[in-house]
Amino acid sequence: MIRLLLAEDQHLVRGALSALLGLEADMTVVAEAANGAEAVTAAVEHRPDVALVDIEMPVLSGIDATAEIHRQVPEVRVLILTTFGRPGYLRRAMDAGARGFVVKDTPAADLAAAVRRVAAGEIVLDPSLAVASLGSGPSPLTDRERDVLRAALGGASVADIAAALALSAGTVRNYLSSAIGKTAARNRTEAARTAQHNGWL
Amino acid sequence: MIRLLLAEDQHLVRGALSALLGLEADMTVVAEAANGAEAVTAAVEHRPDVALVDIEMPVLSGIDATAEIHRQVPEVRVLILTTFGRPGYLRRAMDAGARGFVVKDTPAADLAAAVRRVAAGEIVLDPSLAVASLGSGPSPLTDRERDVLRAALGGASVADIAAALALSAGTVRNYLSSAIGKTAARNRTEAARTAQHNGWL
DNA sequence: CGCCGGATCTGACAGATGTCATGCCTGATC
DNA sequence: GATCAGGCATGACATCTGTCAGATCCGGCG
Repeated sequence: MIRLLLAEDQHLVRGALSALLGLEADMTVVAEAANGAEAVTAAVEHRPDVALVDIEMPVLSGIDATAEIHRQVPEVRVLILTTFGRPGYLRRAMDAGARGFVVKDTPAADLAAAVRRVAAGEIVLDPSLAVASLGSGPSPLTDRERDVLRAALGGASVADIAAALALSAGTVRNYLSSAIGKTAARNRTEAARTAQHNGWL
Repeated sequence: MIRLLLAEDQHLVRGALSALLGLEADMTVVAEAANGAEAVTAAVEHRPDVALVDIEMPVLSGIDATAEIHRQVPEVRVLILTTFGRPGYLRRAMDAGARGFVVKDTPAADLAAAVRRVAAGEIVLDPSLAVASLGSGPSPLTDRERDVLRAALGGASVADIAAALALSAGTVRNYLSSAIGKTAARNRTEAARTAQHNGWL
């Protein structure tokens, strides 16, 4: 019997996944979590065989939760389940100790198969994603460039970003400029979007 | 027996919802669709009692699909099921002929209840959303302002937008300026984001 | 030790952006 | 038939952005 932990912030989707996996004869959902922090607590408490973790979650992101679970209860195998196949996400998820990465667009029948393989100790990767990940490579951005881009995502001005990061306005513009160059964009907005699309933020 | 049509682009979520609702004794999923166009076809062909339609779908959006279903087979009751509780979405969904609006963050048990109520002829609205919808009111943007904001979302420059909409650069800047004013934003990026957040695009 | 990349800063400059005043044309409303 | 809102446009202005050339510090590496 494979004991499962479900971590997904949308109630309905979580309940539906629970119903879906509950139909499998060899699986049982032992705990559910609505955010990353709850996921860590539940993993420690219930020690499931496999933790199904969404990346987009409040309080603590799925990646941070994965890292924490991997640190505290390494025998719990984390299978990342997410909406977006951003190449950067895959890489960071695996770095955080995930044992598998499945996008929500895969057929429902494949999920149970992925869970079984992870439970058996295999590494499960969406093949198309693995290719994309190798193709686009790791993030070319430095930490600071990431910071300014993240701030620019919401439409902040140079002055806003400078204040938020305690930098001079000129420095912020320099980082933005180099980030724009590295992402082959034509302005900060485009740069922020492509960086996010690649999972570099 | 309530006959259901499920329209949701993410395979896994669709399969999971199907499993969840399949557990209800008085419901049966008679068709599934992965985009808006398929949803319309399936609604015409299978004439379900209730169509569960996601808003974010490729090819044809859930709102457009709802309008089309309402036009072609008005006896099919559409229940919108979506990730985002954007006030503008609710309004446009209801204008398109939807009979209910449920966000994916509601408890799983409530979904079946909502389906039953819609099937019985009731209108089902998330109360918190209805309040938000009345609070933020309808879109203050004119059609053209919407157009330029939509184009600005991706980080396009004034020249790009002007070319795309066959307008002069000055006109585009005027629309952007008035849109920025109406959304109480400080630049085009912020304006585009708040407009999208309110479901005005 | 010397070199290099990353973080930080300044100053200067061209081009993009946001605002405003002003005008014209059209369709709806009173 | 006058008024008004919306679509469309121009020109001028101040400010913001993006780029470039330098400059200083620091930590790692050969």
